[in-house]
Amino acid sequence: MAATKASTIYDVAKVAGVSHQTVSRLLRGHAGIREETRARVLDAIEQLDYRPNITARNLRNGNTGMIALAIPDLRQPYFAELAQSVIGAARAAGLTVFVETTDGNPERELSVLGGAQSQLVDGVLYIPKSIDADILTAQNIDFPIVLLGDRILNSQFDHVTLPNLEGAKAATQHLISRGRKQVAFIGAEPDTDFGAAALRLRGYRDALEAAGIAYRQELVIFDSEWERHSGASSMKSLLDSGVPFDSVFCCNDALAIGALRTLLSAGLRVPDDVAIVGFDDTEDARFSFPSLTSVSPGRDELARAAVGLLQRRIEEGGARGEREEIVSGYSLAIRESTAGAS
Amino acid sequence: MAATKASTIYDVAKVAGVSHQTVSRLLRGHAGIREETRARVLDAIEQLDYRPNITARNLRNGNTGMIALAIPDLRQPYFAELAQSVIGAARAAGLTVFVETTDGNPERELSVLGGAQSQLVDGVLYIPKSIDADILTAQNIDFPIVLLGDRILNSQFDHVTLPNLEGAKAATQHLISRGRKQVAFIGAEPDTDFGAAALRLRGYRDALEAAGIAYRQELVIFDSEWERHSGASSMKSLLDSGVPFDSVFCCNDALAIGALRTLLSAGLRVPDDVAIVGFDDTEDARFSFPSLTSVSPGRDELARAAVGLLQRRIEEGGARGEREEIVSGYSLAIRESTAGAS
DNA sequence: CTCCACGAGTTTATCGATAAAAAGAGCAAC
DNA sequence: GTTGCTCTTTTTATCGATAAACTCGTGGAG
Repeated sequence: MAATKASTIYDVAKVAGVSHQTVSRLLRGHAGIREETRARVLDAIEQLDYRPNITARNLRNGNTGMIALAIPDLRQPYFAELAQSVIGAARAAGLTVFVETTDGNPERELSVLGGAQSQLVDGVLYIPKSIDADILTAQNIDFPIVLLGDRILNSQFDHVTLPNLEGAKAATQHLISRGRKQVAFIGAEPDTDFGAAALRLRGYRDALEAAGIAYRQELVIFDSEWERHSGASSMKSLLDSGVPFDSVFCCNDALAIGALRTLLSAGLRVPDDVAIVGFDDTEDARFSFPSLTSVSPGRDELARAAVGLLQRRIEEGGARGEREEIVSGYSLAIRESTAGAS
Repeated sequence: MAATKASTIYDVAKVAGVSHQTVSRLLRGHAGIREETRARVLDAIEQLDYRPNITARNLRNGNTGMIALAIPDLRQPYFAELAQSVIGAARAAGLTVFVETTDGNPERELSVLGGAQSQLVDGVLYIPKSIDADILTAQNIDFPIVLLGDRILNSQFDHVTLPNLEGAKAATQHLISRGRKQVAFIGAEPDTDFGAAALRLRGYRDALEAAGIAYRQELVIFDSEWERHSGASSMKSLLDSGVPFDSVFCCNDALAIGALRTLLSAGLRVPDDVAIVGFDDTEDARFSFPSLTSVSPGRDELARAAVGLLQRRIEEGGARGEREEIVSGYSLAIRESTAGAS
C-alpha cells in the first residue's frame, strides 16, 4: 500500500504511445487531435487513473483558481454563514475558497495580505476588522482584493457593502410603527463617522427624525465588539442606567441575542415590555425564543457580488478598472420579538 | 501599479552576485556559506522584498504544509467552532488548514477525498457525514487521513472521537440526580448500532438502568438531522404524542436549541416543567434563555489530538503505523436548563 | 613537491504541467 | 517533380524552487 506515486502526463503519454504534449493538448481541449489518438489517450488516462497535478499547473500558469477569504472568526455565526455563502458563490463561479481566519488581530490580518499564503491565491476577499483604511493603503498590495463588510468604507479598494443606513432605518421604523416610542440603540462606536456602526446609527436617527421623535443620547449604548457577551453586558448597563425604553435596535444579531438573554433574565417580557430587532438575519435569530426580527442583507447575493467582482478583477489582470462599490439589497425578517399592537 | 512581477531566487542571486543555489541554500538554512556572502544575499532579499514561491516549492518537494478539513457545513455552529479549533491547532503545529465543505453530500465528500484539491494538501481531516465505512474503505485512499467525529466508527482508519457513551450517560445521570424520572431522548438514529447516535443512546440507557428506571421506547425520538429545525419538530412530535416527560437529553446542542424553542412556544417552563441537556457545548448554549446544560467534549483538545495524529501520519510517510483511536475527555457544563431541586 | 580533503560555490537535472516552435505526412497546384 | 499548405504530432523551453554532482582554490599530510 506504499502510496504508488501518482501518474503524470508522461506516464499517460507512454502508455498511449504518444508524446506528453499530445496528452496536454487533449486535456486543455485544444483542437487538432485525430479521433483515434484521442481514444487511445483517454484510454490511458482511464487506465492509470491519471489526474493532473494542480501544483505543477499552478506553477506554470501563474494562477491557482483559488481565492482567499480573510475573515475574523468562524465561531461568530454571522461570519460562519457568510463564509459558507462565499464558498457557495465561489464554487458556482468555478473558484475554490481558502478560508483564512484573522482573529481580528492586526498582525494576522496583515499577514494574510502579505504572507506566504497570499501567493497561493489569485485574489483576496477581505473582511477587515482591526485594520483601517490608511494602514491598508500603505500595504502596497499587488493582487486583486475586494473588501467585504463595513469596517473600512472610503478607501481606494473595491468594496461590497451592506445597506447599513437603509436597513437600520427600516428596522427602527418598524419598531416605531409597532407603537414603540423609546427606541434604544446598542452597538454604537465612539469616534467614527464612517463604518457600519456610524451608518446604522445614522439610519436610526433618520427614522426617529422622520417620526418626529427626539434623539436621546442616553438611549445609545456604545459597543464595538458586537458579540453575544458584549450585547448581554450592554443591555445590562442600559437597564442599570434606569433610563426607560420600550424597544431596542441592535447593530447585529449577536448583540441582540445577548441583549435578549439579559432582558429575559431580568424578568422582562419580550416583546411585551421591550421589542428587539437585530441585523444580519443569522440562523440564531430564527431559533431564539422569542424569535428575533432582523434586517436581512441577503448574504448569498452579497457573496455572489463580492466573488463576481473579485473574479472580474482577477481576469482584468493588471489593467485595473474604475473602483467599484456594490451595496446589497435588504429585507426585514419580521418575527416574534417585535410582535404586538401594530 | 501594474503588479511588478514578484522576484525569484534568480533575481536575488543576480543582485547579490552569486548563483541561485547559494540563495536557496541560505534559505533552507544549509551550512557552508561565508558570513560575508550571507550578508550580501540577505541584503538582496530585503532589497527586492523577495518571498519564496510556495507553489514552486510544493512542486519540487511534493508536500505543501497544508491539510484539508472536510466538514459538512459551517453554518452549523458546532462545525464552525470545531473548524476554528482545528485551524488554531494546525497553526500551532505549523500547518495551514484548507477548509472544504461537503454539505454532507456523498458526492462532495468523495470528491474531497479524491478530487483535485486533495493533491494540494498533505493529509485530510475528515468529518464524515453521509459516507459509511464500506464506501470509504473502497476508496483506496493513498494519503494520510484521520477521521474526526463519529459517523464512522469501526474502519481501518485513524480516528479521533468523542466520549459519546460516557458523556450521554453523565448528562442523563445529571438529569436523574436533579430528580427527573421521565427522561426523553431526542436524536436517535434508526438501524445503526455504531456511530454517535447509537452510543449516546447506549449511555442514556446505561444511566437509566443504573438508576433503576425502565427504558421506554416511546420516550425516544428518532432524528438523524441533528439540526435546530429538526430538534424543534422532534420536540413537537414528542409533545403531540402525549407521553408525559419531565426532561430531555438531546444528542447535540442544535437539537436542544430547537427543542427548547418548541417547549417555550408551547408555554412550558424550562427547567421547571422540563429540563434539557445538550451535547457539544457550543456558544449558543451559553446564550440561550434559559442557558443550556451541555456535555463539553473539549473541542480544542479534540482538535489538537486530531491534528497531531494526522501530522504524525504525514511525517511517517508510507510507513503506516498501527491504526489509532483517540477519545477525547469531557466535562458537563451545568447551566440554567437543568436547575432546580437537586 | 604531490596528493587529498575540505570549504564555498557553481552547474546541471528535476518536479509536472503548458506554450511555442519545429517537424513529418499527405495532398493539391503549377 | 518540386513547392506550398494543411493537419497532426513531437521537441524544446519555461514556471521557481531544491537536490545532487561538480569545480576551484587552499592548506595539511606524507
